[in-house]
Amino acid sequence: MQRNRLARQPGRSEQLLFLTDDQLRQGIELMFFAYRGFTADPDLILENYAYGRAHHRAIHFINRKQGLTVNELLDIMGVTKQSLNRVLRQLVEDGLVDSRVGKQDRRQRNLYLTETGETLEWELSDAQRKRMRKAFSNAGPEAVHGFRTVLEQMIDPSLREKVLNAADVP
Amino acid sequence: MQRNRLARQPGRSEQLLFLTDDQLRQGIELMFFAYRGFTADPDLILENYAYGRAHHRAIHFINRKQGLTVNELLDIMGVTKQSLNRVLRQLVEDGLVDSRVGKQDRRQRNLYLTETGETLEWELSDAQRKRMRKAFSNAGPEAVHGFRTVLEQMIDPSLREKVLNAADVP
DNA sequence: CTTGGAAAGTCAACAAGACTGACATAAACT
DNA sequence: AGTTTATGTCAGTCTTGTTGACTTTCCAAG
Repeated sequence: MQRNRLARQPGRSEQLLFLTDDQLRQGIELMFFAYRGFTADPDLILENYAYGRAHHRAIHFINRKQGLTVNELLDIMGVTKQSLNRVLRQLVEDGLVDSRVGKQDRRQRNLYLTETGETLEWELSDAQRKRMRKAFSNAGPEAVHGFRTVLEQMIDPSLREKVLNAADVP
Repeated sequence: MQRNRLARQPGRSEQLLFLTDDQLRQGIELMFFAYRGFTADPDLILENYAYGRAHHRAIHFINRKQGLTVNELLDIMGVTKQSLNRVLRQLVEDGLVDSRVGKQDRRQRNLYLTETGETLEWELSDAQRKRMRKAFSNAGPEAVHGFRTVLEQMIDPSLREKVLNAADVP
């Protein structure tokens, strides 16, 4: 799936928008409150399993790229290995994640979701997708396009490539 | 756990978008990574003062509506009063926030930023505004409109009114 | 007027999850 | 053989969330 639709439109960026501090402040608050909504549904589900957002994120990214290494996961999640390790250990112990020794490089561990793990992943992402789908539908396609464009711009440039590349994984 | 989160918005939404799970997943990841970018700059500044995001949020909302009560702040921040209180106490001790006994109701405390508090508020919000302004400028005005529309839809309906009303404050 | 309940705020103790730092082990590389 | 890399672990700290218990203040019913 090609994702050139998010590519920056040439010329466009040189428009000198007049943005008042108040408009920007509203944008800031929208980010804050929308993110809260964004995490609210999965958080409720996670409580039933005594897991937190960290578990959710790990499960999400393992699902997106099954077999990724611990280092890759670390890198994309942006936490320390100690912090990730606690979460990962629980998930492996609970039988949601399978950690297999790498075939080429036996130092590495390749991470996979088990069937149970995939079930929880689906439950979590389904809740999140529902809200996202509703918001997208209510807002309309042009708005969705704008949403993507702005958010992409908000991501740290160094991360941006990584994220967009990673999203290409089938 | 009664939640009206699924209540329908009349009118706006009957567009029937085709949204693949993959498109939605991209939206989900954009939220995750953009939020990280969104908080990155203030986080760096906060380190210098040994404060965290909670302090930032408190300062932000006190600045937006000087003189608001602890309860109002509690409500908008969405944490427990005990959690807020710790943060607030530090800010008062450090001379960034002024907590005055309410004139009509002496149980209440009205919160104000001191001059020092306003200085830090500015420093933090300026960093955040810079990133927001850049993202907005690069994305263009239509995109900004879409961004706002989608994010507004993502907020919990119960909160939505509160937030939008609150944004009217001069 | 009194009194009992509710509301606003504070204090204490605990838990999750982030962090740093030090160290261990195994495998790969030079 | 010695070094670097990938991962895991232990210990300790910090921020920020939680619940429970408490004080002060207000208000309204008796």
